[in-house]
Order: sequence, then structure tokens, then C-alpha cells
Amino acid sequence: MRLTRFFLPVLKESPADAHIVSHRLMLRAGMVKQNGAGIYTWLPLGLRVLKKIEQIVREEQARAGAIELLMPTIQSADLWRESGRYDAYGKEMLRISDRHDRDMLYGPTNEEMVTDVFRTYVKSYKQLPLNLYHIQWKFRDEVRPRFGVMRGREFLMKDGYSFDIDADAARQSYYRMFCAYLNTFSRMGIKAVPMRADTGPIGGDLSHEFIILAATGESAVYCDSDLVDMPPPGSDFDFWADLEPEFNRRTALYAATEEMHDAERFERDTPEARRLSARGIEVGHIFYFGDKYSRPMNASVTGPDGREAFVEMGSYGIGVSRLLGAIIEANHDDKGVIWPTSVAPFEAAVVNLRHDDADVSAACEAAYQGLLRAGVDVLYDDTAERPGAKLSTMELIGVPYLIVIGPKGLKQGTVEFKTRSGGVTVELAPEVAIERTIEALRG
RNA sequence: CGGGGCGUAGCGCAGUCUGGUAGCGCAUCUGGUUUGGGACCAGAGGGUCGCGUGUUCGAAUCACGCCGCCCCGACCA
Repeated sequence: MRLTRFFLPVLKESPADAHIVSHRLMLRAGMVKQNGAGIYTWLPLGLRVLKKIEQIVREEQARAGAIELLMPTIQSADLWRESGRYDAYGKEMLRISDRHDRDMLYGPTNEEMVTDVFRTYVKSYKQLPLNLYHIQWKFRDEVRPRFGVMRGREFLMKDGYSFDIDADAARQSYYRMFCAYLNTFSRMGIKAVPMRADTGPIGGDLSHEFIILAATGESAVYCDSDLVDMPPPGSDFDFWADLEPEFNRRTALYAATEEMHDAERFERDTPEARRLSARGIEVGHIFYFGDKYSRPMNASVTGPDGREAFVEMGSYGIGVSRLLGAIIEANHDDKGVIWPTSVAPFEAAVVNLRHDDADVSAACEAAYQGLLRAGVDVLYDDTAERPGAKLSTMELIGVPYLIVIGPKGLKQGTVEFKTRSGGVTVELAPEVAIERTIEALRG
């Protein structure tokens, strides 16, 4: 992408309303524009990150056997009356009516709707286990939206729903998602710690929140520090083995959110040196809730014994749009964002320090084309800005790898290779810098 | 939903107390000089002062009402 052909409205000054670092950087980097309390337009740069996060979620869901569909944002109140939640869900739910005065709502979640899909088509245990998910916009009319996209009213969420013949199978489905989530967040370059959580209005008796530790986190969390650096299951993990031992191993150490915190147990189970109390951002939440929806909504299948049974369900959420903010909270410095390469809006950039110098421009063009040919998602800054402004912008938007080309270096036959995460700034021959970039990305 | 604050050019702000017809920095546009860390000079454009009602000869400024946004607390992916 040539910067002269892109839309990147960066701000030199911080909008006054942005108080936390991720919100400020997202506005300054031209990723989002606020349209109202908790409602945002996703500008091209922010949308790129959003799409990359979505893609990682899709790949990891697929690996764990979940199937993508897409349900609507607007739902009929009828389904919610069936489950009893139309009245139970408070003012958080945006209720609207259509021209015929029918009660509708903008979905805050999709248990009812997916249960309706399920009961329409699935009649036999042979079609189980089944896990259906979608990545769709939700609306929750929060009393007080804040923290930019981390606590918006409109937000993009991956929500998945598992269906199983009995409780044992349902727990295996829960464990599969538990492991899939660890892999998912790990690929995004963040350390998410699963913590025992309150089940809230969704209900159920088994629930974990996936928490990123960050100073600006919304809630207090307590865990064994050994959990933070526990490696994820990994890409060759067998999701179809019995996952109970794996789950038990990963939940043996203490980890709880504020609501579930038991100070006595924490002190008893965790050596003092490993007792970590911190702030956390919730980026995922999984629940097992049995037949809470299948029973009132009459979603049942015939089992091997010929008897009908209500299907056992669980639900699994990932705050996709919230992750943008959370990742930035965990990856930034005073100059801007430091994207993990897996979610960076651009993996690398070529910076032309003298756009009106033929030799410099030719070298930039060669580097740009070279990276494109290698399949690198590369931004080429071919604008007439001054060097300082260009470099500051690249740091602000957090491009992981830069090839900086100017007349001085070029006369010596070198260009500059810089990494955003710090450390590396070296003078290299142009071809070497290109190779080095590709190697860093594709390793 | 309780408490507090703010709304003036795209962004950041001054002007409001003490009423006299709107200003600064950045950004934008034109011309020129510049160009390895957010350039300089000269010129230019851009404002229903959140909305409404009222007071007044006169309202960004005073009064009342409304709307919007932010912050702190109680609640949530």
C-alpha cells in the first residue's frame, strides 16, 4: 500500500476526551473515530487490525472444530420471551420496534437465536458435538461507556455455542474452547490468564474469564504468577483427546477475578513470592450452562438409547474489538503502538526520506516491490512529508519493521533497518534489509 | 443511575466572572526557500460560539429549559 493512496488521518495532538493510552493512540493513529458514546467508526488502519484479529480467531476456532455462521444483529423479541430473558435482561438491551410495532432488539448476545437454529435442524446425537460461532456486532446499552473501544456500546464479538448430548461431552467441548482460547490469544502476542469467573446473567456453573494483565485494567485480579508464563497448548495440540487432565493442569494454580476472589485460599494455595495481584482486562469469557436455554426453548436430540434429551450447551465469547485496546494497553511506549506482528496493520514499511530524489525513490520502489513479492503486508511512505514526521508517524502506528531509505545512506550503499519493538537499528545493503525483514516476519 | 465537569474553526485551547458583534497554536490552501527525527518566510480560506426560549439598545458572555460528551462511583464481552 502506498501511503499517498491510503487514508491515514493521524493526529499530532491528543483529543481531550481520550484519557487512557490505548484510546488516545487509536485516535491519534487514525484507527477509529468516535461517533457517540461508545460508538465508533473503524477507519482503514483500525479495520486492518480488526480483520487480522478476526482471522486469527477463525483459524483457531477451526482448529478446535467450531463452525462459522452469521446470525443477524436485529432479533425478534419472541425468542427472548421463550427463554425468559426478554424481561430478565435489563435496560442494557436496546429494544426497538419495527413499522408494524413488533418488538425487536439489537442483539447483546445470541444464545436464543443459535438455539433456534439448532432445534430447527439437529435432531440426533449423531450430529453432535456441534460448535457454532459467529463474529458479529453486538450492542449493549452500557450505563457508562468508557475506555474507547474497550468498553463501547457497539462492539464486535466472536460468540460461539456448543451443543452436546450430555454433561460429560459438554465439559469436553468447554475444555476444547478453553485450550483454543489460550492458543488464540497467544498468537496475538498477549498473555491471557484464565481465571475462575462469575457466571453473571448468562448463568451456569462453570466459567472462566481470560484476562490480560495491564495497569489500566478494569478489575482487580489475583493469580499465581507461574500461570502468566505458562505456554499455550500449541498448534499441534490434539483437541480430540480427553482434555480433562490438560484442563485440570492449567486450572490447578490459583487465579480468580475480584468477584470470585477468596483471599484465604489464595494465601493457603500460593507461596507469597508468586502471589500476583494486578489489574486485568477481560478479553474472553467462556461458560458451561447445561440446559438453561435448551429446556425452555425445547432444543432436544434423540440419544443412542432412543430417548430424547435436552441438549447441553456452553457459550464462548471473545471481545474482538476490545482486543484492539487491550493489545495496545499491553504493547506501547511513549511514541505510540508497538504491534505484535501477527495483528499489525502493516507488517513492514518502506520509508522514503527524499521522495524527489530519483535514486532514493528507485531504491524504495525496489524494496517495496521486493517485499510485496514476498507476500509481506507492506506500507510504502512515498509522501512529501519531512523525515521526522514520517518516522514519528511510523512509530505512532506501530509498524513492526521499517526500511528507511535516504540519500546519505544510499551513497554508502546502505539503508536503515529498524525494529519497532526496540533494539535493532542497523545499516544494511538494500537487498539484505529486504531479506532481513522477510526473515523476521516469516522466520 | 447518583456526584462532578465540559461544549467557541478539523484538533488543542483563550475569551464568559465584569454584555459591545470572536481570537491563538497546530492542521488546511497558494507561492517561495527547505529536506536523515514532527521546517521557515509571505499570503489566504475556514465559526449557526451545542440547541431553544427569555432578559437587554446589544448575548459566546446573564437566566431558564433541553441535547451531547467526558470524569469518579455502583454494573458488563
